[in-house]
Amino acid sequence: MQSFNAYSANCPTRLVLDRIADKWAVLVLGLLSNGPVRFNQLRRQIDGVSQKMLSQTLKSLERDGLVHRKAIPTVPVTVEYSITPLGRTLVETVDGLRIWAETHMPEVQKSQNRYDRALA
Amino acid sequence: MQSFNAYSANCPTRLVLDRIADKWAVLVLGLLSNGPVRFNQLRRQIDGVSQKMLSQTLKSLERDGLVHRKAIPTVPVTVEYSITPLGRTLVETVDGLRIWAETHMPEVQKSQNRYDRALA
DNA sequence: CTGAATCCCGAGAGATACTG
DNA sequence: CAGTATCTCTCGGGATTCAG
Repeated sequence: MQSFNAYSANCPTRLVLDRIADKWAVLVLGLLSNGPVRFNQLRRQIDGVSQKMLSQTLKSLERDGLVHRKAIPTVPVTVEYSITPLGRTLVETVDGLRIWAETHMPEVQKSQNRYDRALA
Repeated sequence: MQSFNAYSANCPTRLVLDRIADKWAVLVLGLLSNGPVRFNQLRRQIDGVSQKMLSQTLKSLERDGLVHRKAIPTVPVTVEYSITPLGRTLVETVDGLRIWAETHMPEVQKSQNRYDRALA
């Protein structure tokens, strides 16, 4: 558990946490894990995302090697995004958190209710 | 993979992600997993945390049932924080991310370097 | 010692308009 | 269709001060 004993901007665990802390990034990876999708398709499927945020998110995911960008030279140009093998391993890992969430969230909410009632 | 197909503030996975997105929360849980610690001990061990953030973090962790708060009526009062069994299961889950990070971060960085060089 | 309350500030998100 | 550019503004974090 050494990684937790000190905060460091270079801590690899921290970097991954920051990555999946990004709401849009996780949603994009999840959608792409079902197959390639084009930009505006993603935009429509992810409710509430702005062009700017989607663009930023995709760019950084591509930079990290988690997503592949393929521009098809049609007129007008179409761009297809797909998940990489590396990205897929991350999705699988995040799935562990999903399991935890589904298993333990009821308990967390019970605790929250207890806590809130104790205040009132 | 249903949970990823739409953004919802009530998505349990999202709630957990938001929780561990909190830098201080993860560090606190990591430290407490080694045994109970008092407030100012935590403050000293976590470099760069402010009183405000530590206080907020501990309060919300207690609310979620991840951390237990025990006030000892000395003068002045001392407060001892410890991790709960529930909190321990979360730490173990986050450990999966640590493994991923240590395994795949070199690959991510290689991708980033490639990407950045391609621009220059 | 363990917090709560207040003020202050900058990073980051949204909206809008424009381009290849 | 797939972005970029700019502008604004909010919200969350830091510093400081006060309290039990």
